[in-house]
Amino acid sequence: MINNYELYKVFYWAAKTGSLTQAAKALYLTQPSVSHAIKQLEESFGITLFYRNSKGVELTQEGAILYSYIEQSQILISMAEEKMAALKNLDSGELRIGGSDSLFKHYLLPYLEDFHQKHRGIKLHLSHGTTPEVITFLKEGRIDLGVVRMPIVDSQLEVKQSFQLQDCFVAGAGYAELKDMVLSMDMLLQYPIILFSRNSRARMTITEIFQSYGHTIKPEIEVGSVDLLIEFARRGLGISYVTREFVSKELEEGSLFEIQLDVPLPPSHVGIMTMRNMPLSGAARSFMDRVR
Amino acid sequence: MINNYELYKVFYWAAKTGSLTQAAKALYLTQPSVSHAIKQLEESFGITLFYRNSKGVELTQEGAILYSYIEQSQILISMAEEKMAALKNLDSGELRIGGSDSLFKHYLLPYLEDFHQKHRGIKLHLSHGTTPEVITFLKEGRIDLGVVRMPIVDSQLEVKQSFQLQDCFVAGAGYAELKDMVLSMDMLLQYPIILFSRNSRARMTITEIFQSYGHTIKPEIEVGSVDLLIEFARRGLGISYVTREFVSKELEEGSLFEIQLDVPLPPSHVGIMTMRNMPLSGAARSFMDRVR
DNA sequence: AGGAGCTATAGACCACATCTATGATCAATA
DNA sequence: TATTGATCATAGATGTGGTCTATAGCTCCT
Repeated sequence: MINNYELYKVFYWAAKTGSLTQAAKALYLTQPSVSHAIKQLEESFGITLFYRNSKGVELTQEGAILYSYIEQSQILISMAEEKMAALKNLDSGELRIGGSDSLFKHYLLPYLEDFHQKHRGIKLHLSHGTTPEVITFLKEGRIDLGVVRMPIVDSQLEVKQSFQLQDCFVAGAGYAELKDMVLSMDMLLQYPIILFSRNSRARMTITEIFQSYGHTIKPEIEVGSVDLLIEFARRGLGISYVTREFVSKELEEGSLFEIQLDVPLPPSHVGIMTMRNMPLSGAARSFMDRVR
Repeated sequence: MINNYELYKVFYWAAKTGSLTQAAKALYLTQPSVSHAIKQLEESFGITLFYRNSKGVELTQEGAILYSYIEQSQILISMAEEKMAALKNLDSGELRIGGSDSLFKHYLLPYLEDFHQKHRGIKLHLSHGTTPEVITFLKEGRIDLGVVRMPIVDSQLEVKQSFQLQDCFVAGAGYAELKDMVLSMDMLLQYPIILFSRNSRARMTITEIFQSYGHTIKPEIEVGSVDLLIEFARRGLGISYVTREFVSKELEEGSLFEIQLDVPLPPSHVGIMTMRNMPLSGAARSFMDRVR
């Protein structure tokens, strides 16, 4: 019918202000343009929409009916534009992140707090899972970005290297005799080892490292969370393999100390994954910039 | 923000069909035009609205939010256009007519029935009142047209002359002796006269006519409706001054007969009034054409 | 009578919406 | 693995129509 919705905007303002001149001002147009626009509408409907008089214009019966629809329509568009501006400003929206519990707690938490503080209107959705689960979330579009340990090899994903983490062996007061020693792998394996039970990247990595030196690392205890890994070590149940950055508090206060090995343990990196060639939401982009 | 609402129409179809190509077909555009339109929206919002892939496009989170508003907006516009088409076709709308009871009943009724039959969707509003009341209704915009006796002199009104009516004196069986006589005014005034009580144009006219011949007509009985005027005459209570066309049934069946006077009574006309220089609704225009 | 509003009309102009043609990418074929 | 047939993106040309200026016509108010 009408192939130029701009005409409705003009109609809306003309009806709202009761004046073509006022409508023109509101729309940054000239009065003849508005007059012409209204005429086009009237001609294509075959219906007179306004009574014209020397004080301005007034809706006819039929014009009033049209207005009742168009008004709602225009209000929705205004709301849409406001919403888009809010999304752009990060005053609104949502940010969905996937990752492991420990990374959320020990690494992402300050960024999340900071981001939430800056952008109160943005809802945070955190999904925790193992690395493969997080990748699935990402591919299913259930999260905007995933935070996991590198390396990730998946052509569909784009991974940005972020923080460097250093895994290490730590023990508590019960093993104080090891504090100033430099241990070999052989020696270390004499002690009870506590490892993370789930198929985590850290677990796979340490197993491979020991294997490359001809050793097999077999844990005495397997636990299901990083917190337990720390707690068990503190209580002297064995030597835990943890990420140094996650136990910085305990190392400082002395409730744990790091075991020095005679071979280097390679550092690992935290990567932030996104879908390759998929546009990021404003919130996700902003968050990534912040974490870097 | 967006200064071309056409873009929203394009966005709506692109989102709805999930394909720029399909949207282009729906809008009778080419695919590059649609692509360009979406890009404009995205650039002016600074927000990516669609994921593009080889099967088509898919809304992003933010695009989906925009769509929730725009969809409603577009639906309202479609409804508006349908409504306008219905008003134009006279499948919908309303027709508000003002007039006197007697004109509605004895004169307009068949037209109203016919119009209602043809245009079932149009609501009829009938307001009855005296001629000055009807004029007021018209000026207040409460009716679309008024049907009253001519002449009307009012520069704001446009009056189209319609049917001609002839007022006359009628009597019932009780005055059978007058049936084949031609009476003078003097003679007529010997009999009890029944006139309409309200300040109707007919009452004023007949008073003036008698005055112009040097007589004064004073009713024995005054009644408040044309129906009573007829009924009182039938029952022999006197001679009623009525519009001939309103008693055609009684004249035919013989329950009333017309008194012949030796002076002519001037005919009167029914006029259809509208506001001068005010556009008429489609329904009103159509009705007027029908009545002519 | 004059002025200050308002809307309507006429005619000119140039931005921009749309087009055609082509490229790039992907997926499902042969 | 090459091919075909989809998709969307890009570039450049084109001409329509939205917008402008200027002016007229009208009504109301001083």
